[in-house]
Amino acid sequence: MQITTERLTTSLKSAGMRMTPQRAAICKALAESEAHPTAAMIYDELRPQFDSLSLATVYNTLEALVKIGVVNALGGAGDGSIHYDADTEPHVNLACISCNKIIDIPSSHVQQLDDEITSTSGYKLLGARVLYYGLCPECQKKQEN
Amino acid sequence: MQITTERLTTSLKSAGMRMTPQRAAICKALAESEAHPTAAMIYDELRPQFDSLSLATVYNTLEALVKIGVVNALGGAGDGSIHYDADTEPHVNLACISCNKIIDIPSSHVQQLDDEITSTSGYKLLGARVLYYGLCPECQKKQEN
DNA sequence: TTCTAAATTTAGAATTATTATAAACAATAA
DNA sequence: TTATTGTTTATAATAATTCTAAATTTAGAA
Repeated sequence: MQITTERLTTSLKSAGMRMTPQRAAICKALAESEAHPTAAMIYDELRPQFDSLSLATVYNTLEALVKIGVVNALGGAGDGSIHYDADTEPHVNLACISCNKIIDIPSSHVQQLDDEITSTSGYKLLGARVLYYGLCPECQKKQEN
Repeated sequence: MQITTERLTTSLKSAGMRMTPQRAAICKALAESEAHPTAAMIYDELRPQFDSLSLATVYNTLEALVKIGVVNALGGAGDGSIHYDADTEPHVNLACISCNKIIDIPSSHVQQLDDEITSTSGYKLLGARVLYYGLCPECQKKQEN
């Protein structure tokens, strides 16, 4: 599914938050990224456009999006930092513990799993993550040398 | 599946590492815990027995177990810390973002998912985690007040 | 048992991601 | 305009984890 910037910005607005140039840019960067970026990655990407941007603003905006439920916070990619994912549909993340990239891979079973947990857990569910980790083909080759 | 202390200690030995009282105690604490403990939790549990135990030793031992592949490192439980799980069979973790407890729940689909990813990813897989997060029944009640 | 070399533990310092704080700034509404 | 509230910013504080170097322990040989 294609994630739109508008989905994120309208979510913030309907949660009673004002739209600012910084927040709009953070939503856009996140929605258009394939890289499951960290706060620092978004900050670095936007810094050229917003000379005075603060990391705190990036964290605050991401935290708000997570709280609303339109963004998932993904830990455990091998680096010590949180990656953000604007795709909240059930899907599988595949992380390389060497280069720390995270990609999505399609799965025909993950939706059934999601239905099962949703109906049986007894929790008020706020999000999920399915993460597999290992060495990507490129890093496997590098390691052989 | 029941996790045995021996599985962890023999793994360390066959990886060429020496067995020490500290390492044995860390393996035992992890194997016998239901709580998906953090390094700090293991440290606190063992401190009474090992007066001079260092957190660095706990981290080193856990890191070795993760590298060998007999323990999984689970991030993203809502606190900022890594939880460790000696059960490496595919299963679902359910985390409460309020009290930060992690429990296992049974699932009839997670094994199929695991087979699918293992055969299609192209990665050299080292571990996996399936995490759902939300509010446990107790914390839901507390939040209503 | 004693000796030796290598591995391990330890205490504390360093690092790093994230959160908190308070002052400056911007936007909204009366 | 003015008051009010929300937001951004720079910086300080916090906390989990890793690093470092010295002291200790281990396994095995003598």
